[in-house]
Amino acid sequence: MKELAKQYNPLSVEDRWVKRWAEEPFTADAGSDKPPFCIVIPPPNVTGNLHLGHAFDNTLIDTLVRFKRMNGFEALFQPGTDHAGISTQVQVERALREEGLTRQEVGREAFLERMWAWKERYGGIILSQLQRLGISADWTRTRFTMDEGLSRAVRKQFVELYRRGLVYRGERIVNWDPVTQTTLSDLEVDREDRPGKMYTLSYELEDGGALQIATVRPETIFADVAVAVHPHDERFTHLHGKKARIPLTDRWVPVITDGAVEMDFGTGALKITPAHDPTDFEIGLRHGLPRPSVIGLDAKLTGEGVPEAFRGLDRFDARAAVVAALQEVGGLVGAADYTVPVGLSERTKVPVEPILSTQWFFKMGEIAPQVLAALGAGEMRLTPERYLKVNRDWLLNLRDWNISRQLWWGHQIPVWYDPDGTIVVPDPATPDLDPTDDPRYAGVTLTQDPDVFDTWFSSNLWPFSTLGWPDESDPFFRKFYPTSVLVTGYDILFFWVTKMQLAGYALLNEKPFTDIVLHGLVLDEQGQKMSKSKGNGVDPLSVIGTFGADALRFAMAYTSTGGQDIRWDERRVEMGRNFNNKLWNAARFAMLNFGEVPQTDAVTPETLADRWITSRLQRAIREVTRHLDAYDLGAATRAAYDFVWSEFCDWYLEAAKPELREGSAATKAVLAKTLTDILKLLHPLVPFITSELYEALGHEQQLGWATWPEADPNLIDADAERDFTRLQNAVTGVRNLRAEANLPPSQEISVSASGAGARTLGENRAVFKSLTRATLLETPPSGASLLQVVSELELRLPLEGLVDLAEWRARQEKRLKDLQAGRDRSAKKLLNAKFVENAPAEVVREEKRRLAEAEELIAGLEASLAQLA
RNA sequence: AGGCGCGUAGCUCAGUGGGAGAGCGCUACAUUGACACUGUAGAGGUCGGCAGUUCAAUCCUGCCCGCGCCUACCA
Repeated sequence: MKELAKQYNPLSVEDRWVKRWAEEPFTADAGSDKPPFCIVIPPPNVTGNLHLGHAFDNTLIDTLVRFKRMNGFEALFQPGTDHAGISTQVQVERALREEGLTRQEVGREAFLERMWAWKERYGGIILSQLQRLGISADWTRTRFTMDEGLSRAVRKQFVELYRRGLVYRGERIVNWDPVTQTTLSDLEVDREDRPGKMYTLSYELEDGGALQIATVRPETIFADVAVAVHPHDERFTHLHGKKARIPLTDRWVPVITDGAVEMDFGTGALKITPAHDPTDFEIGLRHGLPRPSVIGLDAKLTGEGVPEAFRGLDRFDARAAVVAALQEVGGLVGAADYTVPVGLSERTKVPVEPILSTQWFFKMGEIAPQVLAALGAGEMRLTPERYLKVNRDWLLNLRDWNISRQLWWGHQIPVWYDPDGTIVVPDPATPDLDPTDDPRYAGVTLTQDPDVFDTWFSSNLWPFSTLGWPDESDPFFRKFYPTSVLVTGYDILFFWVTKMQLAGYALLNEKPFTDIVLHGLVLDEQGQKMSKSKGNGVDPLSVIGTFGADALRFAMAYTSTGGQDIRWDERRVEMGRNFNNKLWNAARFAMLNFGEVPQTDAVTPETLADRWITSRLQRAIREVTRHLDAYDLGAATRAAYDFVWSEFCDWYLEAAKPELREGSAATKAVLAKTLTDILKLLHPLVPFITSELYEALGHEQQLGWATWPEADPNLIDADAERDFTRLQNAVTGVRNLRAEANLPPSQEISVSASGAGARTLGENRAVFKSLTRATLLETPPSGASLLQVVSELELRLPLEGLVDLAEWRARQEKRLKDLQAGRDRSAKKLLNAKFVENAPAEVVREEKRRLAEAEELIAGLEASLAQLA
């Protein structure tokens, strides 16, 4: 048997297993008889880098998958990446710009070649980083949203939704990012409050006088088509239907009434600019107003309505210029400091410009009822449960989703236009056939829509597109769909989880997953969100480099509780590293004692310690399994940690030493069995070290494929647990006595024991001595002695002179006082008739036991103090 | 504005209707074999505040204070 290093070195061990798991991945067998268990990875950006959020997510997923794999399931951890339209294209365009080129200059085809080259070059990085984390994904099945099969899925989705009238092309106000020159969905826009001004402008009225309106965007007045007031606002009743003149122009617009106007806000009068504001767009629709636009795609003022002086100005420069001009003509009544909510592009952080544009939209709301019904029926469950309400709220408030993007990287929209602009979409029976290849359109000039789909319009299919859909006969699709669990951060609930739900029901009439486990975010030490711009991110790979991936995984699992955010704290990782070292050394100790590794098939614990640890092991197996089944990885980790460190290492290994010194085969077998089960219990959490130790114990098959332990109720031994607790109390009592009597640990001492627990000590003299360096006397010492009273035991240590009696007395008196206080509380409680009547019998019994114990301890202590007096 | 979450030891956090726990830190001691990434013995909390329900509240309810997150068409 190979001897282990004195200190665990995770790096060399982990490297070996990383290679092995990459070369021979944990493949899933679609033809297996075992029940399926499948989790799809939340696809990271193909050219991205691993951050702590990924590490957290993947630790949780991998722990569940490894557990289920050992626990009798055919487990598939489906990996892959998405193409991350905007951010990937932005990266390549940036590289292009360094060559002094733009994508337009390069042309679509050549640009896409560069995109693919970029993807080939950087696309593998994040996957290898995930491998470094030790995840047991089936790497033979890695998928990418732009793979052929997944692209077919996207096309099938679009054609099908179009057939059902669920996607349409329309002119709407959309969010325009002037930097990347594309539209964004509402969810790609971050709201932020910024200091700004609220301007009050004066609009001249046709009958003389003026109407004051409030705005934060005076530069848009040139696109005004009306002024609106609330229909019930009596201040303005006389103005209904009158005309007002837009300052700096000769245009007169009507005063209209609309309920959307807030009477209490601003001046109560609102300028209506349908082409540059979503609310105004809606009001414009209701009143049949025109919608002239004055801001171009470059965010500069443009159009006939704009006076010459302002044309070509950037929107923010234009604002200043317009304000100055207004001031000159007396059109500006005031400008007050005001906090303005602005929408920022999530990607470029530039204020988005609401513009009028023709885009493809998906009417998600029409499918929502199916999903809501499924949630109501419990077909899908959320953990923590409170997110059910959030999930519902999102489904109830869905707005049409802008799915087109003015990008080149992505799935080009499968829509063609003939010269008249008629829309041509592939036939639902042959979704993969381009209309340009369709004989029915022979001779017609068709031009494909240049836009691509939003990335989420492909990742919403992820749980089934990765399994082979639209080929519904794919064995993996048949075996593993619907998937079992979806694990992701709660911040993704709305833009990914709900979209997958909608897609699942819309296209397959089936849920995409059964359980939705939401975890929190990893925050920095200050409790702030980590972000690239703040530069407060922690690099998981450098953490792995110093502590090992197991330590990081341990920290992540240990801290995860009920969807709560976790604040980054390196001490947690140190805790993991220390734990691994402890485990390593426990195994090392065990192996130093084994000649040959003992049989662990039929183990019969005989000694008290063996019976105790075997019993405790059953409880630990039960606990850990229960928590993992409930997706409570934090509780599972804590239970395993406590058992391994505080029971197995602190007590069992110490208590087993005398037997092991004698070479007891029975104890070796118990030790081997317990250690083996511990490795199994810990494997989903810390796969590297456990695999290594399991192999060192001589197993040929790797631990990841081993069978999960099962708790045997027959091995739960209440007597052994009671007796071992007595032993622990006695040992702690003696150690305390030694410390308080200032006797050095090396000094041999003798103690006597009396009371209910004395018999147990008598039966376990060797163990007692090994744990305390104290010899158990047959009879109480005749001379003066110190008395230590613990539950069920009185321990006497003969006085040997060197004890500071005053100090000892003081401690004992303090303890006596505490005990008396406890006794009085119990006594008072038991005298309370209502308590005795109403409290459960068990609680009353416990209270009586406490009272009796306190009295016993008090009596002992008092006797001891009297003796010293 | 609405919704959700959080406030427990010096720090970071678990936890429960029936005398509060962990890791780190702190104090003292130990060091010839599993482990200093260690062991042993300790110190240290009016469980944010007030009120209510209950035989019993850190836990349930209400209000208040503080912090965070998400949503929202008040220009």
